[in-house]
Amino acid sequence: MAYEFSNFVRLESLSWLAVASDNMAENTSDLDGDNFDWDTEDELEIDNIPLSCSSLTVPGRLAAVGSGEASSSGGSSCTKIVDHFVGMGFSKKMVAKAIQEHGEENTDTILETLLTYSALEQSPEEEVQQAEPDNFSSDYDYEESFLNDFSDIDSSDEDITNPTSDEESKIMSLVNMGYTRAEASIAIERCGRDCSLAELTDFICAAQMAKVADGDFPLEEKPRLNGDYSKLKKRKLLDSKQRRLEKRIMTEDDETIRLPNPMIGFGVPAEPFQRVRRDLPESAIGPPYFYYENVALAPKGVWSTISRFLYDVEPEFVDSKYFCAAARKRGYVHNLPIENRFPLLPLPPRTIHEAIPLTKKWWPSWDTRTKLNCLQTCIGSAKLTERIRKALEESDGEPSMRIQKYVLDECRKWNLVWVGRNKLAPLEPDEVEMLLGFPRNHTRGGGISRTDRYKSLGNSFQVDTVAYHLSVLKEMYPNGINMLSLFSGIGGAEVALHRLGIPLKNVVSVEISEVNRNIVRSWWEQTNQRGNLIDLADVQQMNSDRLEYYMSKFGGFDLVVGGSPCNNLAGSNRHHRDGLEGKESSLFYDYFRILDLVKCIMTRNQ
DNA sequence: GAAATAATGAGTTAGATG
DNA sequence: CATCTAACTCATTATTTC
Repeated sequence: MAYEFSNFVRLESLSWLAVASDNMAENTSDLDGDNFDWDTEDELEIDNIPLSCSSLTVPGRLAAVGSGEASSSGGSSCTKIVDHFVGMGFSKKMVAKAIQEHGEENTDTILETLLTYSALEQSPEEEVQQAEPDNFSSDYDYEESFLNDFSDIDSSDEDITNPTSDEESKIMSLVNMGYTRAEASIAIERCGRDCSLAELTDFICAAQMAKVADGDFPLEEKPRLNGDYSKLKKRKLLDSKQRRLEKRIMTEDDETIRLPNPMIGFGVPAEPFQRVRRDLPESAIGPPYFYYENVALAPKGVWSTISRFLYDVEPEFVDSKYFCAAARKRGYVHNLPIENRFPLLPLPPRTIHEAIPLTKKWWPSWDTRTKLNCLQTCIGSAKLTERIRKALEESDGEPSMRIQKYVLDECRKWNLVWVGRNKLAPLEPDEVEMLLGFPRNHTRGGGISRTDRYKSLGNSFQVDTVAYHLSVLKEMYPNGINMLSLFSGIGGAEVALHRLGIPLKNVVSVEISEVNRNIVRSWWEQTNQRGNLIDLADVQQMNSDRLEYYMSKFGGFDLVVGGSPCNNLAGSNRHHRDGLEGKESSLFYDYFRILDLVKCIMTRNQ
């Protein structure tokens, strides 16, 4: 836990803490409130509590986001809700019971409960008692229910961290029954590895029937305080597992968030099983909407810290290879609705050959790549491609397996493409622009060097991926949005919104690099934007006074976007991969600080 | 002095193997 | 369950070139 300790020391020294404290002087309840991390044996963890001035909500309460009938209003018709779920194929009796237990307001919770009932009916010998969600809908016994939750969460964690051949045989069985492999693996991920085949098929059928994939894609980390779904998951604690579990708790620090496989987040276009609804902690719900991004493969504990600060919202991990011809594994924490997303058009090329057709002519059959690896900030050297060319020319015809292996390893490491006989080359800057979804020459000109183009592009969003997530804003803000864009870079979020056809009314963009600010400014002017672009340099200079100034001028921000520096998190960094406390990556805390200030001001002015 | 160039592994995870 | 292999990663630094 030395890591967490350094975390604490660093936080103490952060100047924003004083600001945050000033703004929340009246609110000390946070210390035992919904941001508290109970799940640790280490008391130092307490020092790492995100101090949020906007988290005045009652712990453990959830609010539904997205589904219209869940939005509040005690006056909604109970009958309508019953019909709604009966229409999904649940029995009236079951629906009535679920509503009786949870009230009619939170349809997400009701749906979860119904799915659990369905699963439990398939296996009556299970410990229904423990799964009966009798207690956790009330606030007053929140703590008790959470403690009950604890063992359960870890039990599911245990299941998942010990993959067995049992899982594979179940997948095979399901595949033989006509389901796809993806359906099978997701069902197992949803229901737990020791789930019966009947339950698995039931889950898949229910998902198809209701046209609600519902998949929790549980991050296999404890879902913190918003762990409603975990409460509803299988309770199959066997004594032997219990013992192993205890051993595990003693020996391991379970701070890691597990990445989904396949890395499709809550869903990507053209893939089955989109999760169309989720529960957000009440303190996470906007306004404003927020959207945070960083590398998925960060050092251990980073994502759980990020999630904890960002109101315990479960990160959405997505690989952009599902959107374009290059991989880009990223985590996104946001409070946007996730139903009715749509992709940016035209759909970008999805394979290397489609993206860069000229390479097809020279592509050897033994290079089986169809997708590029992550586009980074540096390119392979000419010396390297020359070495490869010489190595290939020594053999006439098909090169030896050893040579093939060497060449392919270098191709993958440096994202090389075939541009001639035995001739490999790194991507051109405009090819990187295209792969990332930016307009041609977006980063060209304006005094930027070629080297810096690679760097700026390598640090950017993949526009199609981000646009897919932001697309839900289009029908919500037909007249446009006001956006606060932190760590804007070359304006990936701005480009995404513009390509979605969402008017940009006022954009406050904060970006430390002057060449990047010039790129965004230049793009803004060339695309005939009618709104205002205000560009600032330093997020650390952003304080409550300045925020209040802009917000009173614009009427608040609808969206706060930011991808804070990854260089201390990224695997490519050989020198200073220091985690979230690294020199640049610790600017994440400024993202949180500023977002929380915006939330404060918006709440106060409401 | 800016820009280009080239060399520089570790950390983590998934899967296979024994 | 221990151990191995394979794969991948929004980068930094020193040096040379212009």
